[in-house]
Amino acid sequence: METPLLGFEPRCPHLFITNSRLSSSLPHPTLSVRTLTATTVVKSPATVVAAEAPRTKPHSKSFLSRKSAISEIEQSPDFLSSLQRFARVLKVQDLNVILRDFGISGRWQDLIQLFDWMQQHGKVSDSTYSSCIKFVGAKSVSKALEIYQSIPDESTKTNVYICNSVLSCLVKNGKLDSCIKLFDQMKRDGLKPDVVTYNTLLAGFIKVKNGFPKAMDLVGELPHNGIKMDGVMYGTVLAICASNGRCEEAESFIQQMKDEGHSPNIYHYSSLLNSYSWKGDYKKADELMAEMKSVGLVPNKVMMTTLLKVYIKGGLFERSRELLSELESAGYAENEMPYCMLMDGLSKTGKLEEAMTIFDDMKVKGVKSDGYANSIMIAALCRSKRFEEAKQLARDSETTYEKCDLVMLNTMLCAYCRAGEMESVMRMMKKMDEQAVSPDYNTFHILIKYFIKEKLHLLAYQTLLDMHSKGHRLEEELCSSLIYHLGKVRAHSEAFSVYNMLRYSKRTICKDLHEKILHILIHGKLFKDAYVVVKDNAKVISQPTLKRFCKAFMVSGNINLVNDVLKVLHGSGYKIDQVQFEMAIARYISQPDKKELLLQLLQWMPGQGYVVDSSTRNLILKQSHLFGRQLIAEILSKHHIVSRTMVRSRSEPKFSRAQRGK
DNA sequence: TTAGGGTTAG
Repeated sequence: METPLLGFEPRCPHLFITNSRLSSSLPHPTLSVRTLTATTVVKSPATVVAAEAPRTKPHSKSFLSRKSAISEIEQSPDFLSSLQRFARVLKVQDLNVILRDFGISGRWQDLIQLFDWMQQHGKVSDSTYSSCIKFVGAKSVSKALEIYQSIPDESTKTNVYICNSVLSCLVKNGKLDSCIKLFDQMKRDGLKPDVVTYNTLLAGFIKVKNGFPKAMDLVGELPHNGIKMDGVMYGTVLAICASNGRCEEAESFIQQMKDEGHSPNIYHYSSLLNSYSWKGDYKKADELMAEMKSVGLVPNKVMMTTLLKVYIKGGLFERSRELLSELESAGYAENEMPYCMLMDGLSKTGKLEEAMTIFDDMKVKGVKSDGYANSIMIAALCRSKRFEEAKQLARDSETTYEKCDLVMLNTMLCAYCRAGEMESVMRMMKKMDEQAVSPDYNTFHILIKYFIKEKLHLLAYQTLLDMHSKGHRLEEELCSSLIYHLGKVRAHSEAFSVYNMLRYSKRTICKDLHEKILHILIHGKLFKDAYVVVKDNAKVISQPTLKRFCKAFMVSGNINLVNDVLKVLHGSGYKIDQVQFEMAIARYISQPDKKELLLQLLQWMPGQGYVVDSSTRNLILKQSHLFGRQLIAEILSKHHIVSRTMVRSRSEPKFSRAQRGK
């Protein structure tokens, strides 16, 4: 509740005094500053001054009674009954004031109740919706959307304030895609987006990976809508540049804003500086600091810390240490962040010992830590394969810090896995569960690798299924390793399921993997699945493996698919040999009810340049009474003709080569 | 008469 007051006071202290004076003149004895702030802060200063400066214009009776009704309702333990009493006095805007007060003070249930009441009594305005959606959206996006969808009037649904409120709540909840979709729909329905709308959407791209091009598309739309960028939007756009490492674009936006008469503030400069940190461009960073000082801006703690980041990324460790000392003397290093950055930078460039010195130093100085420093050192020790020390530090962290975030938990988990501490691994998993921290891609990855190492292959498989069902991308190397191990323990269909998950996650996969799974499937006698793999990937599978598949299928595969398999193999450029035809034909002969299939095969062969050899031919002739003598004779004679032309064509080139030789 | 942004660490 302090926030609005603090934000309010320094700007217009006189107003605050006026308010205090006003409070004594109000009828309600328990009226507090809290309520006053909440109610007056939403008015434009002009309104407040005009309405509340007693000397220039006394308040009307109705104004005062509405004021007191508002504060009474806000403070009533049973606000609905107070609301009933004042129902006739209060205007929609008064109810909106109460609604916002509930929102600011986190009275969510009351807010919903009030909103329902307002709807029932037909006392809603556009601002009711925009405020309500804003506050409700902070807690539940779906409820906010529900409110938006329930708006009966179509033109209200495209009110720019209401739309901005809805869009903002989607962005703040990380639902950028649905936000953009809804935005397009709103435009089709008649929304005229303004600078706030675009800025709301742009803000969604700040922390999004690869959000830069999409953000630039939006910026490109601005001129078509007659919208000019303002200082706020430049701030957003610069933050997007910075978080995507686009320093050139950031420079050009800074230039553009200067050309348009805006003066960059410390935030604009900070983003530009941050964009230099990607490549560690300390030269430009130094120039920037100089420019900033020349226009009278004083670098703050964040800016200095960002500069430190640039130096570290640029590998200037001596200067980094100096800057860290400066931060210390300026009182900007009272928490662990700058130390963390330096330790991380050092350890990632192989300077583990120097990182440890900083770490010890930090402890000696009594720098406040939330566990980040430990986490960084655990990761650093793991990188250097010093697992015992990593494990020990993880233990220390567990006892020292009660709260852990996902990254810390992952780091500790990793240390325990690498050190082979099963009990601790399980404890970490339980901890995650208890703290309701949902595992991310890294968690799954660490666990699966560990389970494989411990030969808990089926557990690894289950974990991978879990990972997949949670929508995480699957990494090929990990899957490939799991497939290999599942194959080894004869979990053939599990191996195939991993292969399929990888394959259907729409990525091109290494061709060796098709071959690998094919061997496993053949080994597991899963011929139908093997056939599917061959059908889709025959061109990238080696000839010996195809041969192995073909032989195995001819012997034990589903007889109804034998011809299909041969056709697919042939279609891929694989040359089927006599032995394989003989196997297929022998199988058909042993199963005379499949005579149609045999006839189809025999009829297909000559057209592709295949003929039966003499032993197979004899085999067929011996049993030809089963298949129709006449038909068999006709087909075999066709094979004979083809075989003669084949012999001729094989000998001809030899002959001509010999002739050319002469 | 209501909606928007911004800088730092693993």
